[in-house]
Amino acid sequence: MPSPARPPRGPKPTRMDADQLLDAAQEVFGREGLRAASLRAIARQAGCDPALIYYHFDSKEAMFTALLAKRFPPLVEDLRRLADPADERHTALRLWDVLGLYHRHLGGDPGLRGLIRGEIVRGAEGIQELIQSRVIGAATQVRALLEQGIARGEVRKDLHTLLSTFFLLKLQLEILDVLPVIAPRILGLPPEQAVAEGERAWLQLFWRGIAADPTAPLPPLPAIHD
Amino acid sequence: MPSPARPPRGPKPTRMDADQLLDAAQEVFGREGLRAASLRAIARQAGCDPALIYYHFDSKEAMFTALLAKRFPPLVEDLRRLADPADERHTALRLWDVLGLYHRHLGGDPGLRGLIRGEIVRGAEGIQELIQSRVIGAATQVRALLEQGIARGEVRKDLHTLLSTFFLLKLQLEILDVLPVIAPRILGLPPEQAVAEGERAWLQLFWRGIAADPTAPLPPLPAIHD
DNA sequence: GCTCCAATTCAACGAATGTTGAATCATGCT
DNA sequence: AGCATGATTCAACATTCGTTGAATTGGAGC
Repeated sequence: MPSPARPPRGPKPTRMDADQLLDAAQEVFGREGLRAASLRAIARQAGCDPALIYYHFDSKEAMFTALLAKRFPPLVEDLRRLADPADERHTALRLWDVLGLYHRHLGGDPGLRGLIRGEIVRGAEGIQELIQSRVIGAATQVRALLEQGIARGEVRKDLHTLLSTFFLLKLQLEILDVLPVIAPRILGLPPEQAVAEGERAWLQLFWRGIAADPTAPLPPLPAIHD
Repeated sequence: MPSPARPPRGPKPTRMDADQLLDAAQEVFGREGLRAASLRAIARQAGCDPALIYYHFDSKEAMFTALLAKRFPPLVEDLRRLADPADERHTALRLWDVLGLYHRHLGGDPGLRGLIRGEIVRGAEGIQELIQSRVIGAATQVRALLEQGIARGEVRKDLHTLLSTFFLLKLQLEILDVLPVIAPRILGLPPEQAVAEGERAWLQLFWRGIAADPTAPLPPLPAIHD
């Protein structure tokens, strides 16, 4: 008799490398958070068996750290370029580019930001330190940019650059994360437009708050292209 | 022979009402998040059996909504008092009081903020809408306060009051939530002091960003007492 | 064509979870 | 004193989770 059509056991025609698994993991981690995301859900997203994950990674935690190691360096590298002291443009424009960078790297749907959200505060022991060091590495570049602004006389001298960096980046993450969800309800806008408007309003407020001369007009901000 | 000392089955000498269970739930929800918090952990925190929770509540979700229903109205009521149009004080001072209110209601350890964090974006269907409506109720009061500031000529006329309210409150939540955790590492400060300094710096930046005359000095801000 | 290896799946384990039904006790009312 | 009722616990259920070991197979190299 014909055997009850079992799917084949061995390797599929389309191989699956670690990167594809990481993409699926990012999707699910971003949706559910590290703890709530199940390996079975990740496997379903990737279209494979949960056990395959253990062929490529040691554990769920190892998968998470591998994801960080894959996604953070490009962001930090781009930030480093933006913080190049040779860049003579207006500081406000450079900060606008920082927001755009975060938008492109973390704004995607659903993106890394859902992944670093929450874990930084509530994450397990090792994870927490890991993420913090990554985030701090990124923030350092932005802080340097602010200090260049002070040296150029465009930013007020008495600014607390560390806290201001925290403000700028944290709120940009909130804009990317929360605004698309609540925009239809409180703004009556489609998600993308709400994010664009929020980013503009935020940089305008922030710049006025830190500028050496807050009455000087802000240079025109180009659209954030992603 | 003596029966192997079993703890008694029936009611304990100290009765446990729903409120005590909610306090324990808030502690654990704040620490772990809605999904990761287990009823067994809540019961351990309260010092009772998990099954007792089902005597007082229908389910874990019902417990969560009961917690919201208990903790949000007092916050909104206090905000409503702050937004009283008869309050003639400087708008910056009133906004400072708003931050103080959030500090007192949500800053405690661990407090409600850990509870609304994350669920607003990633929460399950019903939960998400529930929290959003509660949060919007609170934000409406703050927005009214900003609009009074415009009417009094203290706040710039072209301000987007809805987005600005979002900025003010969301960043205050981040200050309460994240700063205590990362302060020892990046600021070299004890948590409480980092929060106090962060709140001051944030209101100064925010006010400068929204003031009709950003060069006018900010009135002195009293300490936030909790 | 044979062999070997890398990639994949299956089936199961132990632990933890939300939830329930029955059992037990303390207390207040009559 | 007796009884009903409300408060509490116990033990178990089905489900899901992370993880593992063995089994299976496609393809590369010879």
